[in-house]
Amino acid sequence: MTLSEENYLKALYHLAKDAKEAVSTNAIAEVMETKASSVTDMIKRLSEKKLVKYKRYQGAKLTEEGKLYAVNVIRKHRLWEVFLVEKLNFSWDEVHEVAEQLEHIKSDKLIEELDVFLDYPSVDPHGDPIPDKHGNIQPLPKVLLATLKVGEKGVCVGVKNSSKEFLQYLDKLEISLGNELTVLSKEPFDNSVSIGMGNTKISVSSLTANNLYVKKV
Amino acid sequence: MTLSEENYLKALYHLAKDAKEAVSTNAIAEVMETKASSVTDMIKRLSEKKLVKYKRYQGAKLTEEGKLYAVNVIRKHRLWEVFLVEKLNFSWDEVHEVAEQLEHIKSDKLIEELDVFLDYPSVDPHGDPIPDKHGNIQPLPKVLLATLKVGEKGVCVGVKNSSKEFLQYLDKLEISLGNELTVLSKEPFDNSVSIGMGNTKISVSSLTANNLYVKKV
DNA sequence: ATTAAAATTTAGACAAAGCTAAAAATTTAT
DNA sequence: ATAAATTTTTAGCTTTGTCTAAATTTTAAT
Ligand SMILES: [Mn+2]
Ligand SMILES: [Mn+2]
Ligand SMILES: [Mn+2]
Ligand SMILES: [Mn+2]
Repeated sequence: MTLSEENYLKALYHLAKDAKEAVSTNAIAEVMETKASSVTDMIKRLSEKKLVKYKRYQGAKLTEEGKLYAVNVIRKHRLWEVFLVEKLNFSWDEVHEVAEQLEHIKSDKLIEELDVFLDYPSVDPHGDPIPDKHGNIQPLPKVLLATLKVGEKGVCVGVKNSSKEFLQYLDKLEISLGNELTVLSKEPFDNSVSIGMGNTKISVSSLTANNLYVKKV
Repeated sequence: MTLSEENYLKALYHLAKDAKEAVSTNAIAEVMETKASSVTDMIKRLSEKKLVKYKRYQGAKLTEEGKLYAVNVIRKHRLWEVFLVEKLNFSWDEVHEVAEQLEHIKSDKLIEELDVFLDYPSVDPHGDPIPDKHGNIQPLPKVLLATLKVGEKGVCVGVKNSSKEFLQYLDKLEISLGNELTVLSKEPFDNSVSIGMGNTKISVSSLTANNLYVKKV
């Protein structure tokens, strides 16, 4: 499997996660930052290899084999992200690009030993679960901050949007995973949320509250 | 720079190390396990990029810029080999293939932090020196076991041939880097060398003695 | 000094992965 | 039910890196 094929499988996986139906050519083209015609070519190749189910004009869908392959790449990506943060002093907004490269290194021993070395982490620096070596993913109970009612408490456990911009903004607000917060009030006008954290009190926009996962406590 | 270009630069560097003259197309083709015609194409591309000096039918030679690039890839290769052995329980005969992949990961921070994490190692698991970030290589004083005279002592510090077969053979003989040995006798008939190591005494072939580096003590 | 052999380069093809422009199918709007 | 708009596919071209076969240059042998 080539690097490019692996990236398409990953994209297919992430796009199909919620939607159960086949994924459209354009949707893939958008996340892959490429042209629809290129997507059609690649989907045909992956279909030849039985990793994707494809009917002309009807979109694409991972087969079980394709899904397993995709999950394995995601496992590598997330383990490397943990390594970069825990061992090499990377911050959570710096790891993604490097992990995008490292996830394509081919060596079973490498990834198993990395898992041992990191002491079997269950989530990556963005709170995303790390699939085990069989491709099983432990889903953690988490909800968006925006869904908490006034008075409820939660611990930050993940981000939905893990763009550099959002992560750096959270850093500026001193919001880190593990922090406990309380919803003090919600503003009906713009859906902003006022939260208490430690002994500070801040207000975050609706957009922010809809991209930060918490675990209710 | 592509992965393939980087591999050619590395090959050029290793081939030109001893020989000061230009490297022949066939010599490159051999180590790259490819055809001479492919080498000609690539050398032209690298020449366009000013990384290689090239005159038709006259072989190729790295420019200063090309040499620096090559040394940097070698630095990455060797640091990753140290990581694999020291942190991930790889043995010295398992690291090369994986390091061949890891050496192409592009991230300055990654390699600098890896160097810090490993505490600035000076040699890789095969005793080869690790260039510093400026491309300087500290040459260690080492000689082939075959050059020691009867009665002389040495510490194993490296291998000239680092093929899996040779490394595994050394493992079987329980010869590791750091071991001290004494030359007990040399057999004129086949140039084999009898050595004492700890409280054992073994005889190694001329070929072996010509591929094991020691530091005289 | 020719000729033969070996090394090197060129020409032409191919696969992967991308692109643009045009054609075809599907979806949406009237 | 047509027509218009959108989506998707096809056709043809490009680049990287490889190959084989043929041509060229260099080196070695008579
Ligand atoms: Mn990531
Ligand atoms: Mn992540
Ligand atoms: Mn190596
Ligand atoms: Mn090595």
